Amino acid sequence: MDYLAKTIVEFYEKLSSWEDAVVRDTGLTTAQAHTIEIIGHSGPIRMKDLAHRIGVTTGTLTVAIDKLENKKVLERKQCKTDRRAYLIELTDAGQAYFKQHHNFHIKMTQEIVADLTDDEQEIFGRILEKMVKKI
Amino acid sequence: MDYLAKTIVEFYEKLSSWEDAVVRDTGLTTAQAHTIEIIGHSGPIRMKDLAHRIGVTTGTLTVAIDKLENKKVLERKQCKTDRRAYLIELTDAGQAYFKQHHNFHIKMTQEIVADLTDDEQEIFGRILEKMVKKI
DNA sequence: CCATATCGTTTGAGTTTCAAATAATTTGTA
DNA sequence: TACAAATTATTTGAAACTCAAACGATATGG
Repeated sequence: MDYLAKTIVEFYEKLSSWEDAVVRDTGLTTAQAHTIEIIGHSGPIRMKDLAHRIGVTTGTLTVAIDKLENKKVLERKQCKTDRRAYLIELTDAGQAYFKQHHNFHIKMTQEIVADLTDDEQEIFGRILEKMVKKI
Repeated sequence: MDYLAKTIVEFYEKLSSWEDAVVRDTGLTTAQAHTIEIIGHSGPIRMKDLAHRIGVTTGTLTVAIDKLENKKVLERKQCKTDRRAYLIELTDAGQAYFKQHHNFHIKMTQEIVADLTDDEQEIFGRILEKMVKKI
């Protein structure tokens, strides 16, 4: 178990630094990339919900969204059913960034499993899925 | 490949939030816990090397180490072969924190693989190891 | 209609970060 | 040896990020 734990931690850290290196090249911070990824997956989302998903206060998010809006990767749209609230949406540029980042994940996955046999890939995927559901 | 990529990302995110939640309860930030973990694994290490491992400048690290030294989890010791340099070492309290965190990783691993058969665990470990080496 | 709750922003203080300047020491070279 | 250049860590000043609390605008429920 000790060795397996060590391997999992190593796996995690390597993914982490890989991701960091790639994101840094795009001119966004990892936090900003993460924000775009969440919106990309969720679709239009309120400040409050987004803040909760990211794990920051709404005050913090206001500033963060200001910056991303300046960078033209997302925009605030008035929520039609609640005039206090905004829906945060990705712009075309934001969508493009999201897709590019998604492609990176695909490519990363390909590289990671390149040395595995088809059987191993299948088994690995199945086990990982089982574990993710468990967590 | 698409689905496997998604599963890997999910796995990563779940580990990440699990780790965050646990670390937050200890009164240290995730960055501080990460610093302790690196030193715990590396043993006494120079500011410059530690900064490189963490991915910050030495100026940033100076401040960070000041705080951790105040918290008595590590200390600066003069390097005997180079009087410009320090070796950063964990104190007993720092070692205890490191061990506690290591135990968390073990426990986390146990929970993660609990639903797998012995065979699956073995296969998973072997595949993961292969991948880590590849990355 | 009005008290209360909710949504997002602003504010003020503290933290974190970096690049650049600095002091101490080591290294390389003549 | 002597001394210029490089290296190690710290300090400094500015910018970015964070939170809790206060705030204005709007919604909700009696």
